[in-house]
Amino acid sequence: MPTRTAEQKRLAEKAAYDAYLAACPTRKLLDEIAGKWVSLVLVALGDGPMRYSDLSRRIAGVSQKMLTQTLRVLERDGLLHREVTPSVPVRVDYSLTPLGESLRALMSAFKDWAESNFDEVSTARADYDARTPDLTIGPGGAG
Amino acid sequence: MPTRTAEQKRLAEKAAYDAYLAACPTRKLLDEIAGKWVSLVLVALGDGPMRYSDLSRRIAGVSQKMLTQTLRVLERDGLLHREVTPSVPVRVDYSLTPLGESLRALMSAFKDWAESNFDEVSTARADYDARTPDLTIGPGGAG
DNA sequence: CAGGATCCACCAGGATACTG
DNA sequence: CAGTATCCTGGTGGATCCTG
Repeated sequence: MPTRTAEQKRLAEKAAYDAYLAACPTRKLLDEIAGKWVSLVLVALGDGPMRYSDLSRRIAGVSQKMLTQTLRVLERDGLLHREVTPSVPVRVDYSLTPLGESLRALMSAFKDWAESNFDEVSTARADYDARTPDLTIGPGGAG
Repeated sequence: MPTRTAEQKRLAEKAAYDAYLAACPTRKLLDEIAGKWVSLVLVALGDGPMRYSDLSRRIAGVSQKMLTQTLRVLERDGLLHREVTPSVPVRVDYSLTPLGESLRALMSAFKDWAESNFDEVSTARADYDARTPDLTIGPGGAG
């Protein structure tokens, strides 16, 4: 089956590309900060060290799982420091490392771009939506 | 039930936070570029205009759905321009708009950071993994 | 050639309950 | 207080078929 082989070849190429993506530092960073909470933790910690519960309140709608997971990942990547104080009720403080601070700074540049070009994008969207027929608008009945 | 009310209050706060996130330009941009293919399309188009099939080959492991979807979103946001040539086999060329180019430049800064700090992150990870007991290592069994 | 429509797998993310 | 463990859902990303 030559056609089958061609399919296999395509899949192999894809797998190779996927591996390439997985190895790409930029992609890894992208995947990392893509999480809903990463940026929030970063900026929150930008104000200085915070305890777990402080972060939890500051960030509001975050579950323990997500907050903990986010903190773990960032800690593992050396972006933030975790300091445990073995008090009676255990106390844990989180703070940005220089590396984490540099990422936070990068996010600022990012934020700056987003805010600067926000209405340009909005305008483009409105324009695009105006040009598009009536997709997704569906005025008609129950169907 | 006061406790129930407290729960409701928490959820309300969370919803508000979620709305805040949805409205945040930075988050929108983040969600936008977080996709696996956005950055690739951007850099590919950085070399100049390309046809749909060119992009498809260049990016390799991308499905039509994902490529089309990515292109649509970027077009809608005014990041790239779509030009249709009503030939016999329809020809469609994509190119970066100035806005798209600026985003691509931003991604470069991003990439620069990632590559510059890649081994620092790697080191941190290795160090972290070395400190962690034997979670996920699971020596036993066929797993 | 370029893309629409559809069905499906996977996993990020979240709710909940429990622990030290 | 600061997590851990588990179950569940929704949306993203993908395979496949079909069209103009």
